Amino acid sequence: MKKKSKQHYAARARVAKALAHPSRLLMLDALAEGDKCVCELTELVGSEQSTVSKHLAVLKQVGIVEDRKEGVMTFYRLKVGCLEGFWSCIEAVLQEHLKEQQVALRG
Amino acid sequence: MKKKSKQHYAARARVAKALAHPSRLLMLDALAEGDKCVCELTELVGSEQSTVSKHLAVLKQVGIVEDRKEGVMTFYRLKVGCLEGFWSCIEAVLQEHLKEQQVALRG
DNA sequence: ACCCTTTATGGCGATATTACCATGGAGCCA
DNA sequence: TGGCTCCATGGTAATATCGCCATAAAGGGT
Repeated sequence: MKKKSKQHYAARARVAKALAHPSRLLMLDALAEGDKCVCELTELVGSEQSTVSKHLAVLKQVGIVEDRKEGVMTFYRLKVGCLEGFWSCIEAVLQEHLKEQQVALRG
Repeated sequence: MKKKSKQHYAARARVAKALAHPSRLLMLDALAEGDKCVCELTELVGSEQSTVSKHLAVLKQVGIVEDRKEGVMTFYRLKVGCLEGFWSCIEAVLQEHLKEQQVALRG
């Protein structure tokens, strides 16, 4: 196990923080199926367009998505293909936690 | 691709948020090598003991770690084995972002 | 030129996060 | 009992996040 610098953990945390919002996770899941414009994502999320735009800026800033202008529209695209590993880890945590809570209820 | 509920994304986000702090990531990395008491983790992180204790409570609440009392000490233990997938995803994002920035500098 | 649509950004208030300090409980030992 | 260590919790101030509104820029059509 290599020792990592505090800065490395800070960098990791910045990425994790960008992922730590329900609307952003929802949009990432949608983007996994293909590129989407801001208007589509806005309808999907159900918040104000400005809010969605800011969420996308957060994802873009850490390099998870990239944008592409086409006329008046902006399309966003997933830039990393690793999110499946991320999901499965999160899901494993949720599963484990759920199991534990059920045991607690029975006990 | 299954459709997931907003609540599901909220649950995912809670887990991601628990992971989104440098000190917590550092501690998780240390815990991957074996159980550690709060005092060890406090020295590792370099913050106040109370701060570390609260970070551990955050990780415990979402089910990533569990604690075990031994006399006067409390040992924390990783409860999920999936963090490698999480790391590798984060690292992939960082790599991609770094590469892009280098291109921007050369351009 | 004018209007409509699509995005991005600034501002603001509400809420959440974070780190420190102080405190208190609990185990251990003399 | 008294003192020590280890740990958790409440309080508080600084900072960050979030969602909405208002606004502005820019493309496309008439």
